[in-house]
Amino acid sequence: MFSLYTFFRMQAVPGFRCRERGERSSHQLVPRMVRVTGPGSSAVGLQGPLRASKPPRELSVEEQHELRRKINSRERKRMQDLNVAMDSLREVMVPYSSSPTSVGGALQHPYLPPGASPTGRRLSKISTLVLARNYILILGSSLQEMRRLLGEVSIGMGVGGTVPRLLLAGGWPFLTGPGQFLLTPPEQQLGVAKCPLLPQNTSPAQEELSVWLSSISESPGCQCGVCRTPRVLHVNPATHFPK
DNA sequence: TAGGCCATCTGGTCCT
DNA sequence: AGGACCAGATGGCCTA
Repeated sequence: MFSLYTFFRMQAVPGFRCRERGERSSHQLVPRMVRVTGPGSSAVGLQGPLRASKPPRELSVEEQHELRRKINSRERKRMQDLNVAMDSLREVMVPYSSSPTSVGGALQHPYLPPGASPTGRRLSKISTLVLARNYILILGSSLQEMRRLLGEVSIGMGVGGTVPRLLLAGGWPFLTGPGQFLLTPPEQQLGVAKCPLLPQNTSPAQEELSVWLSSISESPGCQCGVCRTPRVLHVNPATHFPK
């Protein structure tokens, strides 16, 4: 049953999909009427030409349509840009999600959330984001493990030993596949980074190394191979999500 | 056919 | 005022 109130709660809704996805002709902007149901739709009221409450300025129907077109176009552009960014993220992530391992008899991709299997289909947005997060966490863990091993190696080599700076020269570890990483890209020869922050003519002991590592972690400006090593801090990474 | 994923429209809010 | 961002709503496409 329609009361006058529900009648004026009629609103224009989208959903004109009579053409290819993403393609709409201008006539599709003509709103159609549908009933607003329930309190969940409180965010929406009268839209389009029927909107009656507090118009900031009197607009003709044509002006309102034009304004709507502009706003819709901006929003479409925004979402398309977001999708472009998502695609570029997929390009990075997909290679690392394509080597499943057998977990309990079932194939599981190491960086994918359980249940998400890249079977040739495009990664969904949510899978891409979860995959990226896991990937980043794994990279962070790898980096911390590298630093720990580095400390042990420097101790093992003694005070007069050579500091394995080469191990530090690559910045991020290069992953050649899930669970495998190189310290530098294969085509790049290792070399001691020319870094003003790098200790010169010394063979630091572990404490010195630790101090040095922490100092380079906090030095913002230098772009040398060492200092490009990003700080990875994920002490009990917070898993709360706003909203 | 149900459910997942997605694109789009839309109004509200915040920021510049 | 206008733009960016967000969330709700809707309908289309695809797959199990």
